[in-house]
Amino acid sequence: MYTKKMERKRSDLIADALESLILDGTFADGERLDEQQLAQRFDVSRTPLREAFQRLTLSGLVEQIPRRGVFVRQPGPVELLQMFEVMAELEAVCARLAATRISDAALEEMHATNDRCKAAVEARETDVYYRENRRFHAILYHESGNAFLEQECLRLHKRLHPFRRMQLRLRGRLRQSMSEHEAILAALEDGDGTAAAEAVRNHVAVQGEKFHHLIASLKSAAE
Amino acid sequence: MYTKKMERKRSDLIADALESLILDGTFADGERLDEQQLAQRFDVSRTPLREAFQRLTLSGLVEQIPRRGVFVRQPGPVELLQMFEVMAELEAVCARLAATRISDAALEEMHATNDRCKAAVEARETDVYYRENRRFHAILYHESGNAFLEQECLRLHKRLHPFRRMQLRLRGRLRQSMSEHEAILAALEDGDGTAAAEAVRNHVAVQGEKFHHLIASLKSAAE
DNA sequence: GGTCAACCTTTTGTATACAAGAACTCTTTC
DNA sequence: GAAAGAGTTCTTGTATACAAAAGGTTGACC
Repeated sequence: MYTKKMERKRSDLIADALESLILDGTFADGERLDEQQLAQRFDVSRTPLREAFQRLTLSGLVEQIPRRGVFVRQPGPVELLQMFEVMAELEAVCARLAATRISDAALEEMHATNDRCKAAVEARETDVYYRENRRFHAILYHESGNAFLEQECLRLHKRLHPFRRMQLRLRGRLRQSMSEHEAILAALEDGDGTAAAEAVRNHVAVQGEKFHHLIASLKSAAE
Repeated sequence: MYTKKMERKRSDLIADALESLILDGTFADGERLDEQQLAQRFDVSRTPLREAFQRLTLSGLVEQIPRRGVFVRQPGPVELLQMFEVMAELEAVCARLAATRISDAALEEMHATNDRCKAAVEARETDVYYRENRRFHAILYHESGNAFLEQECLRLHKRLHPFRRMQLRLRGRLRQSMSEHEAILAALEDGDGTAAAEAVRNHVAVQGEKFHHLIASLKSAAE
């Protein structure tokens, strides 16, 4: 794994910036990203911008229509639910594989991470919560022993992050989430792959459901 | 779904061409792709080439090291096995979901496709075999009812295609594969998600194993 | 003779210039 | 008055020119 810090090029930095802007909702769905305008805004030429666009296209955040331009493509409720479903299944696979492969050190680390996570929930430190929660899942991915699976999970997890954020609004969800983490840990400690997979699938899938409810309530409130 | 034929730009065509060259093994692992040289070869400037490189980078076929260049990144045996493992799990999920959702028309289509596939095997028409086999799996993905899952499966399937090809060398593998397809169909017809998932997982996982054996035999033969 | 440093070459990254296609408008015709 | 078509303008796609950094080479010094 390359942890070596290599100077990143401007186009990569721009891609990250645009990604944040899109995920933050600064750009609405279907909105066209103007090359010239953004070039001025970032004080670069169109070249690095176009490179950034390509990265975003491959990430699925924008759609590039030849000779027309690039348009932001915010996933709708249906697509999001489908993405959560896939995330749940991928993580379930990780859990099943990890149940027999996980090291004691990693288990210990997951416990510690979850403790920090719980503390963050009580203290209402959302940033810490996110970091530790992410770490909890990242360890699970890694302990699957399948580096490719790990990468795919990290990719999707990152993509879903902004939408997971919405759950914060739901009362009591975080505390429930913590107990689900503990169920996962228990299954992993037992080396029970089936139980671990089921626990993880449930943990992630419920996020999709909660999200669904949230959308529904927002919609009815708007009408 | 966009089936609209839109004129593709040169950089896309070049990306496809390079992809084929890499997957065909024309470029060895670790080899550097020379921008100027390839620009001359394709009779374009460096600009579309660099765009193509980006696409390949995101597909995982090449690695781009800043200020150094792009290098082809052929997956090693370990990584390939991991990719097959993920493919097996993703397809298993498709099967589980499809078992309850699949339409009669789609089931019929899968039967027909499998029949054409079998005929192609007997007639040793490998091109037809590939097309029909691909179609068989594509229908399965689609009938999962999860468009995002479908896309991810198609992506990985495409990426693994050149390596699946190696199985042709294994005597009797194709006929076995056909009977596995029939087991999958039977489970789908029963609406038994668990059985369908198991059948699919086995069908794909065995490809990884076969591949593993093949690699081992090639290695020992080389020594 | 070996090692380190400066220079030179090669290659990547970015800017700008140019070409071609799409959209918009204004005009003309039915 | 509406619709169709030609011309203009704006935007994307590609080529070229320029800048900066990495690697190799040569020369000098220890």
